[in-house]
Amino acid sequence: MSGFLGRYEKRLDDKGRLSLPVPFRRAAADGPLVLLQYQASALTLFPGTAWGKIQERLMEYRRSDRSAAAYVRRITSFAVEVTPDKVGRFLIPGWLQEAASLEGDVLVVGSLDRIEIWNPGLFDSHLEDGAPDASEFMHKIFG
Amino acid sequence: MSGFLGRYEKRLDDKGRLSLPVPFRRAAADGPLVLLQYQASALTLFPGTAWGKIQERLMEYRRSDRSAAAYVRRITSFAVEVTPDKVGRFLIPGWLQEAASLEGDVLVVGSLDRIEIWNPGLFDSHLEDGAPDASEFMHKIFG
DNA sequence: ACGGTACCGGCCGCTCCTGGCGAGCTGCGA
DNA sequence: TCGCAGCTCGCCAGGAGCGGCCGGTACCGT
Repeated sequence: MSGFLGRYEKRLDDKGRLSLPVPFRRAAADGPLVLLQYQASALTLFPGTAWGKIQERLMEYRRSDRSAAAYVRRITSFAVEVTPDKVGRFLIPGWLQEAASLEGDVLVVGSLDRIEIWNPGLFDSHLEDGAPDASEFMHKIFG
Repeated sequence: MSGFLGRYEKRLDDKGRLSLPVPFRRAAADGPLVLLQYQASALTLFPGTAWGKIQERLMEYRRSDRSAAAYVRRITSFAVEVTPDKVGRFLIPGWLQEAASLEGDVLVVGSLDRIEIWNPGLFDSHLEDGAPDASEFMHKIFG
C-alpha cells in the first residue's frame, strides 16, 4: 500500500472537529491515531503503527540522554490520542489549534507515513522555503 | 496501547484531591499508583507496572553503590502509594503539594509511561528551557 | 438523469465533574 | 478503659458540557 499523498482543503466545524479526507481514513483502521505538534507551524497525525516506533525512540532517548526529558515533555504535552467518529471526524483540542494557528480553513496534507495539518497560508510560505536547490534534490530522487 | 499523552488543566478540590483526567484512568486499572517527587518542580505519578521497574533499579543501585542509600531515602520519603476512588480522585498529601508548589490550579501532563503534575506557571517556564536545539532533537526522533 | 457517497449541522444521550453527606477511625480526655 | 469529638476518606446525586449519531443536502460519478 502506498503512503499518504495529496492535499485536501478542509474546514474545522464550530466544535473544532476535522473531517479526515476519505483517502486517509484507513489510517484509523488499526486503532487510535496520535495527533501532535513537533514543528512550530503544523500538526502531525500518526497512525498507531507509526506512532509506536516514535514512542520507542522517545523512551530510549530519554533513558540515554539527560537533556532529553525536557524535549519528551514538550512533545507529549502537545499530543493527544484521537479516534475518528463514525463519519470520520475527530476533535482537535483548542490548545493544539492555537499552537498551530489553525482556525477555520485548514490544509490536510499526506506525507507518506504521516498526515500533516496546516494553516493554508503558513503552508504556502513553507513550500517556498524549500524551493532553492530543489532540482538537485529532485535529481537524487528521480534521476 | 500508546502511552500517556496530552495536557489537562485541573483544580485541586478543597480537600487536596486531584481528579485524574479520564484518558489517564487506565493507569490505575492494574493496582495502585505511586506518586513521588524526583524533580524539584513537579510530582510524578507512576502506574504500578512502571514503578516496578524503577523500584528494581533503586534496589540494585543501593546494593552496588554505597552513596546511593541517601538518594534512595530521599526518593522514598517523598513518595506515596495512592489509589483513586470510585470517581477517579486521589489525595495529594499536603507535604507533597508544598514540595511541588501546587495550589489550586494544576496541570496534569502525560509523558509516555508516567504522568506529571505541575504548577502551570512552572511548567511553562520549564518548557522554554527545553527550547534551544529542539529542531535537532525533533529531527532525530521524527526525521 | 439518477443513484450513491460524503459533508454538515443540529440534536440527543451519556459521561464526567463537583459539592455535600455519611460513616469509620483515631486520638484525647475523663 | 471507655466515650466522645473531630477529622478524613469514600460514596452518592444533580447538573452541565461534550461527544456521537442521524438526518437532510449537495456534489460527483456513472
